[in-house]
Amino acid sequence: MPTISKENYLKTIYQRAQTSNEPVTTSYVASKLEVSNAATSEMAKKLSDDGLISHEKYKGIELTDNGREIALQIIRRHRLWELFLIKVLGLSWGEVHDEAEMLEHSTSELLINTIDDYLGNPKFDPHGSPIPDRFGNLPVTPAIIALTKCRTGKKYRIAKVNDKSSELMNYFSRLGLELEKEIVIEDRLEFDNSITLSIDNRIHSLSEKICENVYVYSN
Amino acid sequence: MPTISKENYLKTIYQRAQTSNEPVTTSYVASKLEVSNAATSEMAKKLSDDGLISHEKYKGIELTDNGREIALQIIRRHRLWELFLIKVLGLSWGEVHDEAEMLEHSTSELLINTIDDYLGNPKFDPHGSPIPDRFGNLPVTPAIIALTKCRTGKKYRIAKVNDKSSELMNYFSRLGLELEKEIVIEDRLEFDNSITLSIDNRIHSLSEKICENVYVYSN
DNA sequence: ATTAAAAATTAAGCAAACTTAAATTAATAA
DNA sequence: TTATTAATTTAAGTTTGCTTAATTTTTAAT
Repeated sequence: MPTISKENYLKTIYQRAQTSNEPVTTSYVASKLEVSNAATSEMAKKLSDDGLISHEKYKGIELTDNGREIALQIIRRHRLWELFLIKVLGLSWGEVHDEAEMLEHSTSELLINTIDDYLGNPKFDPHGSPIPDRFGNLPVTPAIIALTKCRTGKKYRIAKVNDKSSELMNYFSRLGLELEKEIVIEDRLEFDNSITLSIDNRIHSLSEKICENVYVYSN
Repeated sequence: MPTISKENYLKTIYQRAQTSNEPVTTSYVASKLEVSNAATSEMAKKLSDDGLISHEKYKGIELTDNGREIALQIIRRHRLWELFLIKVLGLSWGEVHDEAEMLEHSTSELLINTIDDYLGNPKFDPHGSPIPDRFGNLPVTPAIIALTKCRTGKKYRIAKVNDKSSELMNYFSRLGLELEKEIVIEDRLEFDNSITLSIDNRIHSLSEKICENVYVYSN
């Protein structure tokens, strides 16, 4: 079993590879984990020796099958814990990320499978992200688009949010912005790319940066 | 916040002080944590610098108020997790110790208090050990005695077991030996200090070593 | 009281995971 | 094409927590 630190590197590499076409650079990983480039470079060599990534010097990083498997196990633990903390223990959208970030490294396969069963083998976490099953398989995900890509006047349903900070999650909660909630795009300002939308018949204006982190089903 | 390693030293020191009159020695802590005496000696200096223990060289170790507070917090987490895993997630007596051993270091105060409330603020864990409340206060505990001190022919109720190994816990489960279960001391062999007792009208013989780890209410 | 044995500490060294600073490689712009 | 800049890696050093071996202190026995 890898160390907690190695698990975090693998998770970061996996998630970057999933959400970007560009190669995963050491500097990206370094900034995400808030460590120096030097630390990442060093760790890349170790993970490469462990057979968990492939890394040609001065080129991008790629996960091996083994590395991806471990990353998916950690992500599985994270997302199941988030759902469990909300559904069973009643924690809020804003509280679960940091808790799951710790628990994901201290959870045996027995325990996470028990939690999975307890929850009825859910396919998505509280932010709309897919949960890998015990074999590392991801569920089929519906097509989604960021709010920034939505058309004015149309109605959508919230499919996913990026849980970047508890502050943002709490803000969403205050807005009433939740998964599966219907929204209508009312207007969009060319000036700053902000979007005006209605949730529960109330009008809100969201900045471009926020809209990039909210996704709706693209029907 | 101390490191996981420091938390484990503090917990071990606390538990030794609770269950023995002799001073807590470095060699005891070392053997319990399965590290060298040298490592323990070194750690003792660090914990002393942190103000968590007091330690005169070549003498025993004592927790300071701060050190005891942290130890009790870890023990609280451990025991609440054990109860939660059994009561809510259905894990077995033998499975919970190792899980709790990991989770206790990855659980925020918010989360453990939530779990505490979810369980109805229980006073004892699944092995009969007292659970410190959120302020570090231990509940009043009934008087108990080890099986080794019981009188032949008498009836008792199981109050507590030491959860030393999952193997032992699984053995207890097979015997039907559970908290609050009534037992009768049938006989005792001078030869090896083993004890014969009946549980659910079935007769079992337990070695002295096992009997030292089972406690009953001493009425 | 002295000495042998046991316990505890110190010394020296290692691995993991980080740091800053220096050196190298790759990318880009004149 | 070459020079500059940016990205990456290597080098040297730190902290934490461990190891074994050597030393010191305490305890116990003669």
